[in-house]
Amino acid sequence: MKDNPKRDLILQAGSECFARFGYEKTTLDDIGKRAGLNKASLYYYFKNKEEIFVAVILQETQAFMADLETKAAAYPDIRRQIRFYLTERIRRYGEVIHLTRLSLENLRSLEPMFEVLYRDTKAGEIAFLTGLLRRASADNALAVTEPAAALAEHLFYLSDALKHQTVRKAGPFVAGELDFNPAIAEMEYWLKLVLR
Amino acid sequence: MKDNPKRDLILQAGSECFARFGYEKTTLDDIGKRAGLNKASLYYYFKNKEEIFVAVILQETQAFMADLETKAAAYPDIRRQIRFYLTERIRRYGEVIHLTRLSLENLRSLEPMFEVLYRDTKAGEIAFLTGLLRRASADNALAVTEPAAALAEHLFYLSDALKHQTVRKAGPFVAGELDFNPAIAEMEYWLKLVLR
DNA sequence: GTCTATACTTGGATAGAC
DNA sequence: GTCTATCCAAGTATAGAC
Repeated sequence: MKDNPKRDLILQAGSECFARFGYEKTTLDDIGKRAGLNKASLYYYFKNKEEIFVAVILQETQAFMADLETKAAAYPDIRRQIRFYLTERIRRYGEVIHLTRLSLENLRSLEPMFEVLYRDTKAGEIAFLTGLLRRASADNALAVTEPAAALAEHLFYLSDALKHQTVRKAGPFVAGELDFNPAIAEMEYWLKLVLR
Repeated sequence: MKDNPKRDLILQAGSECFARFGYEKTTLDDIGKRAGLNKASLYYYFKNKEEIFVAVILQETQAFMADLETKAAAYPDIRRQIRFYLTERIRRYGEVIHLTRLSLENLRSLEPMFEVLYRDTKAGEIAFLTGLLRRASADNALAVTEPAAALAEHLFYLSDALKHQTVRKAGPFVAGELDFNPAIAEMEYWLKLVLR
């Protein structure tokens, strides 16, 4: 966010460790050593381990979203752009969980902090999706008459709900093997009803 | 080794954990839970965490060697069989270190226990290599006049020395990124001098 | 054989010196 | 800002009940 090179160094170190060891297996010493700092110094920049993790995920999610918008825009068909965008963001959620090997227990305990991340990225996502829907509307590709902004909210809400439903339906076991394909299939089903 | 199903269960659990988390990041609780035992019970079957690790590596090395002998035998050319066998066992060593993410510090501390493993597998390896060299000699593929058994000892010794040299040359940093290709290239260079 | 209880070590986090 | 010292919880390892 701000121009803070030391903080960015910690985030970089954290990113590498979390991807390599997973959230639970990464120690503050791992991150500190990689960033060339005593582990106690990390607390000057972050409140705790969770906050480092969420900051890492936030940074990567923003990069992912920017990339996703570019990739979606590359499709010639506006319907495909919308479909791609809304399903890929579900897949991405699964990837983050898999990569950082979050247990469901841990995932649930981190949920409140993910809410912060969610608020920070939501506005940008809705804006992009609204733009896509406006274009779809101009191309007469929408099967519903709702304003683009309102429809964007609905689709975004749906995409998030399906995403979280996968976690909720899972038993109290490991989260590394969650299957997000049913959620993606559901997303595509509802999209077919909205797009002409 | 012996017919001990509970012990094998622990080794299986250990193998999965070490491959997934690496040696240092694996806890006895991880292994115990996976094997359906209290972590204290592991001490009935093994002296400590290191011994579990070495037993896992021993088991996998034996399986790897059996597989390697089969694969080497599949090559039509006896020179290629010998070359394949002697270079692949160096590559395998690198793979074990990479997979279990041993730090050099840890690797060096485990070295004494690896010596035990080494003695247990050495005789079988030398025997197999001696057989290959006898065939090479019969096919007039050897450029040296030494007896096959003696040459096998030399080549085996060389292969091991090159393998360890890679670790020794590395600085005091992580071992996950060790490059064994120079060692393999050296092995191939010396082999060319021995094989016609 | 497997467990509970416990000693000792390492990881997460805070307080305070510089 | 960064470090040392320190607290408490979790991990390694042992002792001993059953």
